[in-house]
Parts: sequence; C-alpha cells; structure tokens
Amino acid sequence: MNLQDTLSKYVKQAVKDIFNAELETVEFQATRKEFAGDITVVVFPMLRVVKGNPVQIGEQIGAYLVKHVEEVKGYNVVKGFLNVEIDDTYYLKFFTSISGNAEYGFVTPEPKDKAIMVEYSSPNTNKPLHLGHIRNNLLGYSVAEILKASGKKVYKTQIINDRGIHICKSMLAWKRYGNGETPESTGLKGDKLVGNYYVKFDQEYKNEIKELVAQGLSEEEAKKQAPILLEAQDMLRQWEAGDKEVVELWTKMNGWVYEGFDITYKNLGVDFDHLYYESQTYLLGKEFVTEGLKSGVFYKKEDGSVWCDLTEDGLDEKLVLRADGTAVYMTQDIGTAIQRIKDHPDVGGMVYTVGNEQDYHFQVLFLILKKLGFDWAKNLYHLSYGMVDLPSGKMKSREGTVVDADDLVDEMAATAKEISDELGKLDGYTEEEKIELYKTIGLGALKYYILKVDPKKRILFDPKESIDFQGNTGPFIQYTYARIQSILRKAGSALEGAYSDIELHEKEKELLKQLQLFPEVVQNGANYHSPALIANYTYDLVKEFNSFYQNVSILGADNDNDKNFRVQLSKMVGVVVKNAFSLLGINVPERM
RNA sequence: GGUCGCGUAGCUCAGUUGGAUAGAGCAUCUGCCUUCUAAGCAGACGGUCACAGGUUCGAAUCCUGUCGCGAUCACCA
Repeated sequence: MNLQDTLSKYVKQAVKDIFNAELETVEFQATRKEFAGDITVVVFPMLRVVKGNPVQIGEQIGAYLVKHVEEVKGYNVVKGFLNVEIDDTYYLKFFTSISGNAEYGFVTPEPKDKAIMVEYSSPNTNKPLHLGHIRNNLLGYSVAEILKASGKKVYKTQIINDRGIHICKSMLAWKRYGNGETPESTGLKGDKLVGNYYVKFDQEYKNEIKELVAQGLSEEEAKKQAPILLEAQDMLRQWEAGDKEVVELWTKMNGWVYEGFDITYKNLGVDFDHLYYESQTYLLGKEFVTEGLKSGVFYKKEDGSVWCDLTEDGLDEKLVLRADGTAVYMTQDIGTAIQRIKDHPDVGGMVYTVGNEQDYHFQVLFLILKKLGFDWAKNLYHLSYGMVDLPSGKMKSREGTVVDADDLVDEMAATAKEISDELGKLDGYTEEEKIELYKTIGLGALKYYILKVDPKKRILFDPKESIDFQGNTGPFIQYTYARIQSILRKAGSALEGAYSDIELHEKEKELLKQLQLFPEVVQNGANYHSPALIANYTYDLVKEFNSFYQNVSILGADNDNDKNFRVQLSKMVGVVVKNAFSLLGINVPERM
C-alpha cells in the first residue's frame, strides 16, 4: 500500500472516530516548498460532511495521524491545509525497494492482454521527409515506447502512400526531364532526387497554366487542361491498368525513395514492425464497401458513387467510393484497418499519429468502422498533433519552403560539435566516438524540443533562432546524466556499500519524492498519449538532482554511510533519466 | 457561415480528479569553478492566466457568450 492510500485510510478513520462522519474520498496534494511537511491533506472538501472550522478539523486529524500512523512524525495546519510530515524511514524504505532495479517504473506486458498497433510516419513517396514528418515520427515512436513501458504489447506500423496522382507527377517529370538520372549518377539520396522532380512538375504545370491563360482560358479551365496534368492523370490510369512500363518506372522510383527514407529513419532512430502499402490495401477497402452496401451501412447514388450517411451522428454524408468505382482515401483507410487486424488478431486497438488537419477524417473513419460492426473499432485513437509552422507560414514542398529532415539533423549535430569543442571536455575520445556523441546530443536537443510540448499545440519553428542547448533542453538532461556517470566512475566501493540510519538532507528527500512519481508518470503518459508528460517529469527530476549535486557533496560526504547512500541515490536517478529518455527515443552519453 | 482546437511573463512552454502567494527555461541583471563535469548552481526582475458573465467556501482549470489565431466542411490525400 502506498503512502497516499495508507493516509487516506487513517484520515477516514479519524473523521469517523472524531466526528462520527463518513468521508468518501480524501484529497491530497504535494506540500508547497514554503511550508513544513511532505504531503498535504486538503480539509475544505470535508466541510460537506463535517461542520466546523477547517483549521480545528485539520488540527484534530493531524494529531490523530501522529498517534496512529507510524510514518507520520508531525503536522501543521495552514488555513484549510493539513501539512503532514513523514518520517525519513519511510523514504529510505522506498529507496531500498527500488534501488538497483534497472526496470523501475516499467511494467511487463501480460501475454494474454490485447496488443495496440501504433501507426506513424506514413509519408507520400514523392518527396523527402521534412520537419513536419519529424514531429510525427518522434511522437509516434515515443507514444509506442511509452505504451510498451506501461505494460502493453505494441506493434509499430505505417501506411505508405505509394500510389496516386502525386507519384505520377514525379514519374512524369523524371521521364520528361530526367535524362535517366539515378541516385548513383547524381549522388543524391533517392527521396531527394524524386522530390526534385515533384517540384519540377509543379514548375512546368504552372508555366503551362500561364500559357493557357495567355491564350484566353480562365485560370480554372487552364488548371484542368494543362497538358502535363492530363498526361499525369493518364499515367495514373495506366498504372491502375497495370501497364508494364509505368509499373516498372513506379517500382524503380519508389525503390529510390524507400532507400532514402530508410536512411532518414535510421538517423532519427525510429523503426517499424510491419509496413503497409496503400497499393496493397485499397482493394480490400473496396471489398468492404461492397459488404457495407449489402448490410445497409452505405448506399449508392444514381451516378454509382457510394456514400455513408452520418447525419444522424451529427456529421455529413461521406463518399466512400467514386462513381467510376475507384478508391478514395477513406476506402483505403477502411481496408488498411481491417487488413491489420487480419494480420495481427491479438491487436485490440490502434493509435493513428496524424496531424490535426485530419481530425474530421478520423472521426468519420472510426464511426464507419463501428457501423461496419468491428468490436475493435471502439479502441481507435487519433493521436492528433498541431502543425509545425515556419515564421513565413506553412511548409510547402512544392514551393521549397521546407525544413528538410536530414539537413536539420545534420545541423543539430554540427551545433553540438561547436559547443563541445568550445568546452573541450572530450580528451581521450576517438574521432568516431566524438562524432557519435555530437549526433546523440544534437538529436537529443531536437527530439526534446519537439516532444516537450503538448502534442495538440502547434509549433512555430524559427530556423534562425537555433534550438537551445541550455536550460529546459535535451542536452541539459543528457549533461546531468553524464555528470552522474562521472561520479559513479569514481565512486568505487560506495556503489555497493551498506548504509543505515540516514538522516535525509532536504535535497535527498526531494529527489526520493520525485523518483517515487515515475511509475505513475509512465502510466499517465500512456493514458494521455503524451511524451510531453515524460519530458517535463525528467526535467524536474534532473533539476532537482543538479540542485542536490551543487549543494551536497556526494563523494566528499563526512562518512562512508552518507557517501554510500548518496552514490546509490545518484545512480538510481541516472537509471530513471536513462529510462525516461528511452521513452522519448533519446540516448544518454557517458561523458559530454 | 457550421464544426473542432488553441489563446498563461518580452519569447518558448508547465500547470490532468477545481485548492495556499500561478511555475520553469530563454532574454536582462547579481553572485558562485585551488572541492564530485559551470551544457551547472543560488538569486533579482518580469503576469488584469485573451475579454465578459456564471457555478463554487475556492476557478488558469468547469459552464455560457464575445474577440483573436489555426484547422476542417473535395468524387484530394
């Protein structure tokens, strides 16, 4: 039984014994720093069942707790707040129970429990990944790791949007203007090469529109009739018909893109258990549209298009199949979801990491899947996150106003190198070790910067104001970890030495309280799908440790008893920092 | 226009069952490296929690309205 449960029980008993009243729940909060005490009971809510002066009530309950609860050594009452002082032995007992547990805070999944599938990334295969994708990847990966740590079995997946008109645009532009260029011949990453032709297409398209407008067409007409667009649409039809030449080109260029993506994913440190390709799932979606037609979930309009009427649910009518029988986004997503459960029958729910611009789409998708009668449809969650905008506004691939993912990762590492060189603490490191470290720190800064903010809020990213390495940042936390490791390297026998009858320093007690919170933080992070909770917790822990470090001598303690305890406490803080950061996908260095 | 989300210090953000004088970082200013890593610590400065009502012993938090920003309302994805 934890402290709060114990106190809760005795507070209820006190109210019963003293006031002859029944208390439903007891409200607790952490005691503010300016008051003595470790945990605070809020008296006000009790006034509903106990009439009287809150201060007096607090006094009486406080006295009762001191008398009956071993862990309570004192109390004070301020207004309606009963501040309870807890004996050091309670905290020391807690520390003994977790010390040396490398998995502290993490829960091992039960094999019989249902798994969760987490989808993230899911790019189009016509352009390189940019900062917006980075947020998506970091969020999805982190939430998957947090769910795992909270005791769930997790599959990471994505749906690769590998078909459609956007791909044909790059293909056509390459065919027309590419002169047979390849990643090998140009030295470009495959996704970058293909992306260039996507941009090229757009330029030509715009030129053609201009010409047509000059010839007297309206802009709207020109946009529809530009020959290059018509040709791309023709290419899409050929692809759907299985035209050998088009499919070959499609396979080749997508292959280049995948090679490029793999490098980016590797650099970001994200991975997937099972990939899905739209080109392989959209047909299943069509099948289930037919099923839904039979069962009356959908209906067909005169022109042959198929719709779902959601007006009774407060939404609109939604198209699920075009009049010409081809699939739309929704068709494909229905098929993908069903395919995933077919492949992984142990999956009982899914998390979709997709930007908030698609909130409506997922509301509709989930509703349709429910209407189709899938029991897992009630466990679908749209992890909706805000856009990453630049000071100039939205990032647009076609207009080249994007922060490229690979470039940004490189720049972060370069900044880490600059700072590290200036500080010059890496004597004895080989060049390879240094490069690895710069990457760890640079990525740590980037990942923390993005993950510490609430997913649903939009992020304004100014490339001119580089990401900080001081204060509430990834490198600060990594630095603290390295600092702890430095102590442990010098600690010798104190790492294993016994200790007893410790009189806790205020800073030590604060650290122990903070350590106590970690398991709950992991669960909250999972429940709220929020890496930000983990990030903020870690920052608080590390801040507390640094204060301890600067105010209390660890290796220079007065006696071995204190020294042993402090070293082992520091080690445990390191373990939690490392574990917490692993949930954010951030590595920690031994030195920096 | 309908729907959804956001609005907290100059800037970036915490504040998740409604609780004490709203907290951090950056920036600005003061101190602290002959002692365990100063990417640090200790402190100062900085707020009509968008605005107006309401519920409550108590509201940044819940409800209503207003304003501002964003997204969405495609036989696009």
